[in-house]
Amino acid sequence: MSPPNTYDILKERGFVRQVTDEKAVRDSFCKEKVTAYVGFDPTADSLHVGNLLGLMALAHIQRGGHRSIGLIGDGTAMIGDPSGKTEMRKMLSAQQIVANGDKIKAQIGRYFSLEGEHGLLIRNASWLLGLNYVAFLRDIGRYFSVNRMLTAEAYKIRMETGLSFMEFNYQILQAYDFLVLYQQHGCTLQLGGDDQWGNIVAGIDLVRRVESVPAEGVTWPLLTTAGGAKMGKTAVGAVWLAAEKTSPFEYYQFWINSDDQDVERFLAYYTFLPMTEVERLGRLQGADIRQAKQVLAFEATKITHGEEEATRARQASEAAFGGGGQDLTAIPTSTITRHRIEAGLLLVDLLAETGLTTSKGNARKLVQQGGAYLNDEKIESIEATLSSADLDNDSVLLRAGKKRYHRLIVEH
RNA sequence: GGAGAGGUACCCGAGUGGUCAAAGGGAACAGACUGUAAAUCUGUCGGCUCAGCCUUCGGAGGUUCGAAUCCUCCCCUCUCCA
Repeated sequence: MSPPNTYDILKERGFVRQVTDEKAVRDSFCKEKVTAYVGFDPTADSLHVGNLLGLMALAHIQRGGHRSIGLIGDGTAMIGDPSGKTEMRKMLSAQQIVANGDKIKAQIGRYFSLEGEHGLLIRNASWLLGLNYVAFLRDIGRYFSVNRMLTAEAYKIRMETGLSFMEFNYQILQAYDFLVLYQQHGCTLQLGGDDQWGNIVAGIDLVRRVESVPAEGVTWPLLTTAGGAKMGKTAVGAVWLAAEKTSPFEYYQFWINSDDQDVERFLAYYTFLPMTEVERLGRLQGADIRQAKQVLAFEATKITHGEEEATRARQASEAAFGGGGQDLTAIPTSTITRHRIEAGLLLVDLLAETGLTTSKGNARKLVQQGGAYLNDEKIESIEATLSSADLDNDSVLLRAGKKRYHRLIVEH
């Protein structure tokens, strides 16, 4: 029996929402080495959970023996926000975009190999920034029909709220990316979120018109959690893939706190476990679903942060929530001087300082509502201070609500 | 460029001189119940040195004992016309 078709793997795991020509895509994965790409916008100095689907899709494609291209959209991002920015700010943000691109580049390499012939990382600034406007209009612009673009679903919404000429051109630039990737690397497949459908199709049309070859596109569904929230948003903000921005422990906690209804989907999307195992875990009922969540959290953390960090995060999680194990070292930690403790330090101040609450006022409210804990003892008063007697092995454990922990270690 | 409608807290959205730190909804946070889930109920939801004070209703001035509310100028968004 031949190895499973890469397209079927993607489809089975839920990555396919729309596809231009299903048979053509499946056949090409059978017959040849396919080159596929996904774009990533360098709008922050780290990718986040919302970008994971693209990374996982590329990883599956590479595992199937094909070639994956991660495209950093530093050229498209360079156009930036047009609203009344000065020259200098534009220059600054250009530097920022480059810096972001550098950081993101390192992250992408964790999900699929960028070594050798099966993985590439490319930045579109390399061809977009040097474009000559008139030449571009003559060579590429002539293939686009404004009439047709205006009827696109993606623009319909924007026709009501306003669409600048710059934004209108975005699709053309992205289509051009696809053409360049075809010409330089033989790329014939683009994947993206379902909101990218219009842009992907525009690229396919351009490749066909210029090069007379068929290209294909696949979109994955736009994910929300069962609660309807945008994927990867928490109280603290986005869940980042960079350990400096979201620690492996917090990352692990994000996944283990998934809604029951999301667990099976997430296992398919965000782990490499075989589907038989995903389905088995998805069948668990009631409190047993926690086992599935532990697997999800561990596997997802392993992919992003490595097995060692995933193990530490799991141990810390079990120590904090399950009562078992004592290894709390993966919990977010900061240090404090003995001198400050001896001088009398209000716990409310500490809660705010460690980031467990956003302000002292919130810390006070938290204590008044009975949601603040010191070493798992409820903090009863907003006047309470930290004393040396609270130290256990030179450390104390602060907790806000049921789930958020912070460890303080005395500095010598 | 002309005419009109608007800009209110994380989002939506009430509020036309004092009773407004500003209704209501959503989101979020805490508590109860649970399974580190959901649903439900209760509370909180600008900041602070918190029974008090400070800073908010696009921006800057002004009128008034008192302004999110009235006046002037400016900025921005949308709709229609050119």
